[in-house]
Amino acid sequence: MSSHSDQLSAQIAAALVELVAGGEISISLPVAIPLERPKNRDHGDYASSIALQVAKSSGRPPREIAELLKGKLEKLADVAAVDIAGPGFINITLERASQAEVVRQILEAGAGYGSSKLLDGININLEFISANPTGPIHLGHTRWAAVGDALGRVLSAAGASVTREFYINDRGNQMELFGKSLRAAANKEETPEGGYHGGYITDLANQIVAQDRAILDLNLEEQNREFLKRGYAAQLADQKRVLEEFGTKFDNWFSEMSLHDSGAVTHGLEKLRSQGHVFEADGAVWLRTTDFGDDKDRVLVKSGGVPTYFSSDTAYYINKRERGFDICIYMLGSDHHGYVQRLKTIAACAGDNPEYNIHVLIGQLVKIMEGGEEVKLSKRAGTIITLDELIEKVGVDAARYTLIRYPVDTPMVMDVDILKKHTNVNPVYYVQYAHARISGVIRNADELSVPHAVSDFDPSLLNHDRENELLGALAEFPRVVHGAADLREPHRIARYLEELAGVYHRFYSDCRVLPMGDEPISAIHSTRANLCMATKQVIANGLELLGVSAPEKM
RNA sequence: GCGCCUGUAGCUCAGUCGGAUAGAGCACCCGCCUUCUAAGCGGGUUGUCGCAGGUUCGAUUCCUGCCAGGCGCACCA
Repeated sequence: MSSHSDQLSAQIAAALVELVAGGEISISLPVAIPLERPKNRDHGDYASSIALQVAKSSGRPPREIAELLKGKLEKLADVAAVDIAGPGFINITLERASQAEVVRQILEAGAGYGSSKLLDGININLEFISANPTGPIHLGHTRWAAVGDALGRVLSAAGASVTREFYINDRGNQMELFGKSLRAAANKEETPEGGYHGGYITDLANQIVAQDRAILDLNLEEQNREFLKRGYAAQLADQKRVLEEFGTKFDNWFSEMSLHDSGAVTHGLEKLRSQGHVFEADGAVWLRTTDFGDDKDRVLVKSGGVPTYFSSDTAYYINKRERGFDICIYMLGSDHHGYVQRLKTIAACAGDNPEYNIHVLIGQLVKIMEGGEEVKLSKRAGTIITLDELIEKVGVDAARYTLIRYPVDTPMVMDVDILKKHTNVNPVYYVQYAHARISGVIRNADELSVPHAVSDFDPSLLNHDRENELLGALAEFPRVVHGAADLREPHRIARYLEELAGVYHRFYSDCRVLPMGDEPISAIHSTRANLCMATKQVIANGLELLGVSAPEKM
């Protein structure tokens, strides 16, 4: 399926080629044809600045080039008018009937409308959250829980085969401390130095004891091990539960420990060694990351023989690639941004192309406001906001939507008081309301027996300005999904939906869809009902990409 | 000291590959429910796009420097 914009771009490109072939102009052909939907409706349905761009290489004024293109474009069947404005903008107005065909396309494609082949056949590993299994999923993870999941959906819509992976950091000092903290809590002892605080530790410790009192009879070392094992299992299960409730599902929960147990770490080390970037110094094993622009070389195996966390990461990356993933996407918090260069270096050291095979997204932190004040979060003091609490306060839809609608590289503030309000302050309701409103119209259409099969759709009847705006917005959806996938920016979907919802609400207030009173049912009612159904489909598709529900009633 | 991110209306923020008069929502004022959901629509008010240079037909967008804020720079994980 190709949208109007794709078609037009291709047609303009073809027109340029013809002009060059016909000797009318001499230019260097551009790589891409700029085409946008002008904000100002007087500038037509689509506008291109192509003439301005190629003017220089042709040595002729942009308006002259624009005139030549106009001559070609005007002859196209779908084009109603071509105007040249300002320094040489080409403003194109489409035939209404042709533009209205998008409704038929949408209704025929259904849930598939908006998908593309951009990433067809590409295997993507999408890793996000990757929390320690030592506590609940909290605010620090939620941005990725929402955005990561949405990005997965968007990439799939673009044709990629996506595996969502949660890397369980179940190895190392933090885990040991977790076990010791639980044991201490169960025995009413003081939390060990640097250990885990918070009510959930006490609760969890008591719960473990309640299930098996005998655990307290074990010796200290055995107790530490048992509390670690059972606490780990409980936390992991809890993380899975709450993420599922939040609508975020993982295809694979990958244990760091298993990476060591399976020999993948040793294997990764061998692979790097064979690539020639491993050396030994001061009794430790190093990766010469400075070969690829890192500021210093990194230790893989400490002088005591213990592998570092970095060695897990290198092994993990190599493991992902050997499992057949073409692109590995990592989503990290801004406090890990120093890691970006190192991850890229891993790819380079493994002989991959760091610009293609690895993609690291950095998410800035989320602050939370309640009662007009910032809620200070401290794991140490035990004041964390868990994902459970967030869901309870504002609901899954509002939380997900708000987290997704901002680009991840800007810090964001979530105001709980605003999110609790079911008003327009919270854009998720604006979008969902449009969907519910349309659902109501369709229900009424059925009740009034207004036919609304695709065959009842007559594009030539759509000539109201509001109808045109709506058609134009609907036609944009595939382009938006394409862009969101390409740039890894799911927030574009949310922004588009807000725009589309606005266009629909304006259409709704200006254009009556169903017959009033005893007005006879006619083709315009059926046609507008189709337009409504197409809009409903697109909003539903968009919300689905965000993992937000599309209610039939509100 | 080095590195990453950010700076756009009173507030929270969009702004695609450099395009036309820089946009939404909130807040404030005024209108619209005797017919499809008023969680809606219409109108009004709001700008040194952090600052200074550069690139060019054109810069909020690209480049350089500076200022301000956030976050990092381990044989921790």
